[in-house]
Parts: sequence; C-alpha cells; structure tokens
Amino acid sequence: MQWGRAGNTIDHMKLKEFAKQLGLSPTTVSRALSGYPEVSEKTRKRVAEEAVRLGYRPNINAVRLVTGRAGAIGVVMGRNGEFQFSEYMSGMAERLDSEDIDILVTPIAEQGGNDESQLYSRLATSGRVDAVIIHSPMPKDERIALLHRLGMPFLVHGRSETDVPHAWLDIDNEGAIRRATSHLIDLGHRRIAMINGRAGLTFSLHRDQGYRKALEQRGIPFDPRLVAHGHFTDELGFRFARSFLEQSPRPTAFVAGSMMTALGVYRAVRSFGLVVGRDISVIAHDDVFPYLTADNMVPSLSTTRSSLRAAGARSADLVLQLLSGRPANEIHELWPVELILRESTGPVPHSDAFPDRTG
Amino acid sequence: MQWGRAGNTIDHMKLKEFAKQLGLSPTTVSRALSGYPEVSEKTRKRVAEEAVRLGYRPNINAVRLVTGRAGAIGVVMGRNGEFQFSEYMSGMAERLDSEDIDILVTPIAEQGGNDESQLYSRLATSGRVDAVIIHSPMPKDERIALLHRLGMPFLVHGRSETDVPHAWLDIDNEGAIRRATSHLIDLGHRRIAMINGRAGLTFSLHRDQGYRKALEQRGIPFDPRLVAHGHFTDELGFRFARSFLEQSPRPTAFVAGSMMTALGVYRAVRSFGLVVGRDISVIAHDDVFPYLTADNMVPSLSTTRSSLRAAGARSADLVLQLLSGRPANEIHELWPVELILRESTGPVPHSDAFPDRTG
DNA sequence: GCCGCCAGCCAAATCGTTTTAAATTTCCGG
DNA sequence: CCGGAAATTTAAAACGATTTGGCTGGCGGC
Repeated sequence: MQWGRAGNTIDHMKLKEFAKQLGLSPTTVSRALSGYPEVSEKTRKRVAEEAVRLGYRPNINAVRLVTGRAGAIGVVMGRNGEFQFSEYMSGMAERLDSEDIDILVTPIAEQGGNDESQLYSRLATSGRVDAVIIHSPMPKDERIALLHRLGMPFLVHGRSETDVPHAWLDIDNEGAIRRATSHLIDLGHRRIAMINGRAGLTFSLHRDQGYRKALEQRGIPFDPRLVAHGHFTDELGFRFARSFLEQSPRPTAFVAGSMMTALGVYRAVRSFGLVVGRDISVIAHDDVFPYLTADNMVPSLSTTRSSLRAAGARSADLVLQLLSGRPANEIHELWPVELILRESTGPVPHSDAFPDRTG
Repeated sequence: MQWGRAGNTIDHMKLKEFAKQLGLSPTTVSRALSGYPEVSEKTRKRVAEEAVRLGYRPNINAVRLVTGRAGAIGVVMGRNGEFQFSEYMSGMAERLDSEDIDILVTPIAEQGGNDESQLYSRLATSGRVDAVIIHSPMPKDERIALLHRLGMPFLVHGRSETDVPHAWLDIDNEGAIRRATSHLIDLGHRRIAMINGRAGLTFSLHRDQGYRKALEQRGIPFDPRLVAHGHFTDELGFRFARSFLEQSPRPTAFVAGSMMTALGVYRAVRSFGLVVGRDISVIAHDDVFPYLTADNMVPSLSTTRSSLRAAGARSADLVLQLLSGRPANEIHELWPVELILRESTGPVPHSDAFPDRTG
C-alpha cells in the first residue's frame, strides 16, 4: 500500500547540516557519536553535547541500510494470544530498554493455511530483524533447522533435541514436576493426576518425564488415564479435572500446568463437593503474573515457580550476546524452579489412603 | 552496541542483478513490483513470477530509507504486562498479516524515572514507526497533544476529551455499565458495588458515569463507599469485594471491571459463605479471552462483552486508513457492548430486599 | 510521409548514513 | 627546525532501493 507523507511533519536535522554547524566533517561526527577511538575525547564530548542541544539523531533507516542491521528482535506470537506472552515480553523490554533495539511482534495468522515455517522463513529473509526468538519448541523442531539453514541468529526459549547447534534458555521443567510429584507422594498420595501442556511440545514431555520418574522412584505404577494434555485454559483445567474425578478410585492430587489450569481444577474439585487442600491436593506451575497470584487463591495454591518476566529479560540479554558474536552452542541456560508450598497441598485423607477399608 | 555480521549469511539478490536477469532496467522492475501503471501488464506479470521464482525481495531498509516510511505501527506496552495486551495485539496482527507492516512493541521501562511522554516523544521522532496506538487514555491526555504536535499519526484506543483532533476507537463503556447496573436494579438490587479500573482513566470515568446514571434513573442514592478503583487483578477484586461485603448492610450485587476482578469477587463471596447467583449477583466486563471464559465459571458469569481481539483488528485497519490519508477527525468509532446474562445474576434475596424485617 | 502522442522503458539522482582510504595536523626527539 | 610517526580529520564511495525526467518506437491522423 502507498500512503502520503501527510502529517509526518517531523523534520530531522541531517548529519551533513549538523556537522556543518559544528564545523566538522560528517565522518568525524558519525565517529564521535558511535564512540570510535579515532576521535579525540574533547571533540567527542562536544559533539555529544551539541547533538543533545540541537536534537540531532541519526536517521535510523539510513543506519540500517548501511550497516545491514535491523535493530530489532523478532518474536512470533502464538496462534491464540497466550496470556503468558505479554509477561515474557515485558521482561524482554526491560532489558532492551537501554539498547537501541526494538521488539518486533509477528503474529501467526489465525486461519493458518500456509505452514508456520513459511512465516519464519519470511521473517528471517525480510531483513526486519537481526534475530528471532522461538517459543514452545518441539523435540524435533523444524523451525530450528530452518533458521539455522537461513543463517538467522536465534534463541530458543525452551529446548529441543535437534542436532543443530543453537542457543537456548529453559527452565527445569522435569525437575520441577518431579519434585512436585515427589512431594505429593511424600504426603501419601498415590493417585496423582497430571494436566500437562499441549502434547508434543518439549516442555510437556519434560514434565511428563518428571512426573513419571517421581512415580517410578517410589514404585508407583504409571496410569495413562491420569494424564491429560492441552492448552492452558481454565476450561480444559475444569474438564480434565472433572473427568479425572469421575474415575474410581479418584485421584487425590493434581499437578496442573498453569495458573489458568489450576483455576479450572479448583472449580472442578468444588463442583464435586470436595475441598482443595483437604480432600484434594493441587500443585500448579506458576509463571508469576501480576494479575493472578497463587497466594491469593483460596486456599492458597502450592506452586512450582519461575518468573517468566525474568526469563524474558535474560532472553533479550542472551540474544544480544549472540549478536555480538558469542557462539550459539555456548549459550545454554537451564534455570532451576522453586517449589513453594502453600495451603492447597496436604496429606492424603485417611479414607483415600486406604480405600479398601471404606469401599 | 556493535556486532559483527557473523551468522547473517542470508544473501539477497539485488534489484540490479534481478533486473539484469530479466533483461529489464531496475526502474521498470521496481515499478512493476509496486504496481505502477507505466508498465505493461505482460511485463508486470513476468516480473512478479520471476521474483517469486528467483526469490527476489526488495531490501526493506533501503525501501524505508528512500520512501521515508518505517513500515511499522508502534504500540506501547503498559508498565505491568497486562493480560489483555496480547489479545488486542493478536487482533492487530490478524489484520496486518496481509499488509507489509510490522507491530513494534515498545515497553515502558519498569523503574519509570523519566516520564512517559519522553518515551512517546522518542518513539515518534525515532522514525521507527509510521503511527502509534495509545491505550488507556485519560480525559486530558498529554500524549495526545504531544503526538499531535510532533505530527505523528496516532489512534487512540479509548477516548479522551482533549480538543486536539484525533482518531479513536472505543467501546461504549458507559452504556454497557449502565445497562448492567439497570438490570441489577430490575432484579431488585439496591446496594450494588462497583469495582472499576484505575482511577483517572477515561474508561473508568465512563463506567462510573454509567453506574451513576443507572442509579439516578431509578432514584437510588449514590454511595461512594460502594465504588472502588484499581488494576484489574484477582487480588484487588478479592480485597475490594471483601471490604464491601463487610459493610452493613452489605451489597447484594457487584459490577466487576474484568474477568480477573470477577475471579477475586467470586472468591470473596465464597469466603463469606455466600453463593454467587443466589445471595450475591455479579456482572463483569468480558474482553473475550480464549483462556478464561465466563461460561465456564461456576456459576457461569453474566457479562458485558466486547471482543478485544476484534478491537485490535479494527484498530489496525483504522491506522492504515489514517496512513493513507483519511483525516484523523473523521475516524471515530464507538462500539456497542453486549450484555450476556448467565447464572451469576439473579433476583435479590428476600432477606436482603427488606433488611428491616430480618434485622 | 510527416508529426505528435502515448505506452513502455531507462539513466541517473536521491534518501542519510557508515566506512575506507587518504590527507592533514600535531607532536616530539634529534 | 626538520623528518616522520601518531593523532585527527576529511572526501568520496558504498548501502539498495525509489523516483524524476527523459528517451524510444509504434501508431493514427491529416
């Protein structure tokens, strides 16, 4: 599309003009502002001061053209505007605030159609971004191979099993869920239901593994009927929890994938006339949202906690490192996850612990 | 900061090269691709096809430099990554998908410090964006005057009372809350509490007005002790609701500002041993989230509903119109809001309707 | 057959920087 | 006071597109 320049009255001083006012050449001014060593400290200072006073700022598009840099990091937003997303971005923003780098959000088209990799391909070749962050990867994620092939620097938020060397930042999902499950087992629970994220995603697999390992360690048989996968919505939390609670014997504890899921689980438990923390224990993973906090739930929710905002900030940092030349396969960070016990977890009720006596 | 070009192996064909392969001049090719009339239909078609085949795409930074356009719309993300944000952006994305325009997210720094207007000022003069969208305006919003002064096209999502002509898209907050409140009054409620958004924002004021008008129409005195303002978090919903319920006589109905607020209200009501939909009626405003739906709450939540995603899509559309020359003061859209009645609203309990008989 | 016109194409200027390679100034010991 | 290295500064060439203004050649009118 083509639009007029109407309205865009902002008239910048140009380098040439600015340099003339200073009695210097454009070259020197440019160098002074970019902090090159060839220019004397005195001159640099003067240039910097005058730039502020006269309001000179380099035309960013000219800079981009000549340097070949886009000055932006691309993020692809999931198909259904996930609630976690803005928190992660806030974190990124926090870190990028001091740099001269933007965040470019490319949303994936609703109707889907042409496959996702084409979107990434376009993003990578468009020259709009210097790097890309990939979310919710799968063990064999073709996006990783694709971006590697295209030579576009990228960071994976999460992990993948691909051979392609790549930078990643992830939280210890397996350990978190293992500890959560173990703790429930310590409390006497034996039938523990697990509402996990979408099937096929690495973090879901890791959580499944953590869950299974905890059971294994204590010799508790794994029952596939106690595990569900899906989006992190209150609706699915509710539905899955209800269907689990309809089983006989019913589970006495839940591991929920997110705060939204936990909301659904709470509702489901209540709808059975049961009480969370007494009849049914619940632990959920908490990404630490300002608008929905585990402490405030009733009863307060035990969680595995890891700040998504912090992850966003660190991600931005790592991308900057990547761009300044640090090799991708040196950039691997695995963050531990806290386990915070609150009121939603408690010892298994006596009647459930020995169902044969009552039934 | 300065980083090497390492990794960025993507090697685009240049216009000159591409044109040579076609046996045409760069000029003609450029024009063909941009759809100018001076080039024959046959040639245009051939160019378009070859561009796809050979993978030629104009270097976006060169285009930006020469046209002076940034090819991006700026959005400033609130201080605390609001959960609504990603939904709105998804909508924008949906609309912008077919255009060659990016969404640039500028997060406001956490520590605050230098005032917000400086951020907008920088964004406007940076040349990174062609237009800006302003959220959560206040009646006298200095950002509007600022952007107008700077000559940067912008759309206000919400409304303001400033004299400066500007484009806006808003939902009928006043009407929505007026209808919601009226409906509660029809059901016999007289003490209706209102948990509104942050004080000072236009939409909060409009909602206050809607609330007060509904009361006025029915001759119910306004009691400032029944109105609270604050962020849309579950925590505030809970706290405010509790403090209202501690009053005597207590309110029999709540108007909640958001789904998160409603979650808090539900909890608070329950914590008093009361039942939503029977003892206490609740209506909340619902922006329609995929991850938290009013229908799924227990009891299902009556809402005033307006799709934030749709607003995002339309906003993007209006910005495009703005950029193609449509005068800002012609662009005003006020969307009606649906009132969806579900189980959380019901007639006032007899004992509350005539408290003097019981007390 | 000549002229003007128009569709279709092109050469060259332009956008506002960074950066290469060269020129100038400064400084200092001999 | 001079030669040459070191410290500054500069002119000019990119970067890769769009766009202005001009150049062709074919066609119809007279």
